Amino acid sequence: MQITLPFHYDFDRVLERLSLDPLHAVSLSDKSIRVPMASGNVVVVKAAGSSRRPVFELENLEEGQLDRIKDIFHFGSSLDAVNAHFANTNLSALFSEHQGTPIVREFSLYGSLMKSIIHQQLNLSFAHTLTSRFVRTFGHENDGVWFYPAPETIARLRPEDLREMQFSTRKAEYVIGLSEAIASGKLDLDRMESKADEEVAAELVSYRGVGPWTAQSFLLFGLGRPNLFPIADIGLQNALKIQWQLQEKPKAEEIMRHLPDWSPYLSYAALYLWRSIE
DNA sequence: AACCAGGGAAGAT
DNA sequence: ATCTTCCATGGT
Repeated sequence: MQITLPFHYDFDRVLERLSLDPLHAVSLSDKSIRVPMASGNVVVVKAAGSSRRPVFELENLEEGQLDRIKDIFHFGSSLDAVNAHFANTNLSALFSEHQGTPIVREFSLYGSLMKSIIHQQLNLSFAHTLTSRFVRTFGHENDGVWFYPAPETIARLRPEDLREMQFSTRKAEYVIGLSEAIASGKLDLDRMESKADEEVAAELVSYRGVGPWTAQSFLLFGLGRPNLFPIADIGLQNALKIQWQLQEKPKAEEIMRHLPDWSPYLSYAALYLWRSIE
């Protein structure tokens, strides 16, 4: 089927960012991406218009999956309110630069959580290598795209199995421990969809390996929430150092002074700052 | 070679 | 409660 958006939408920027993750099946020449769906099929989202007149061709869409696709890609509403909000802030230039770039949700909540843990304290290059190795070893490929493994699969592993692919012992324990909690039903990620940010964060942080940064990343990219700014993130600190032309990375208190100005769209500030150094 | 990286747990005040 | 140290690994 085909859908047309009645507002500006920069799919080129979306694909550019998604293509940074080697697990994503992006075709820049084709302006398309293959999306692994929870039910096992793969939906192809392909740009058929322009950023000014966005039209998308959705292939292999199954019954009831349109809402999920619209949710993932933020096809449901424009970013006019976001842009208007930042027009009078110290990030106005940044927002002008990235106009029409939405937050695109991770395709799997479990994948989002695993990816955040694997990415902790690692440079992006190695983090992507490690995540890719994790999925290609324990997940499965279908219709040209990789699916994250089932939590049950990872719950059965021993830390040594992950150490072989250069996980640290701790990271292996975190990943397996959370997968156990999810597989047993104790931790239900789907149920997070209807909970408030603070409630989600409080529950996730109670698990070993999940701190504020990981909980915020899950809320931002996994659930697509609009008002998170992971203050501990080195990338954001470096981006702000450049943005503000500082000699050193700004300290947490310095950054926090600006958060009220950027709220309730902190996630967009974070996204565009990340984009500014990628 | 030394320092850094899309942090977090454990230990020490 | 808050501050400091240690963890493990590849990148630059």
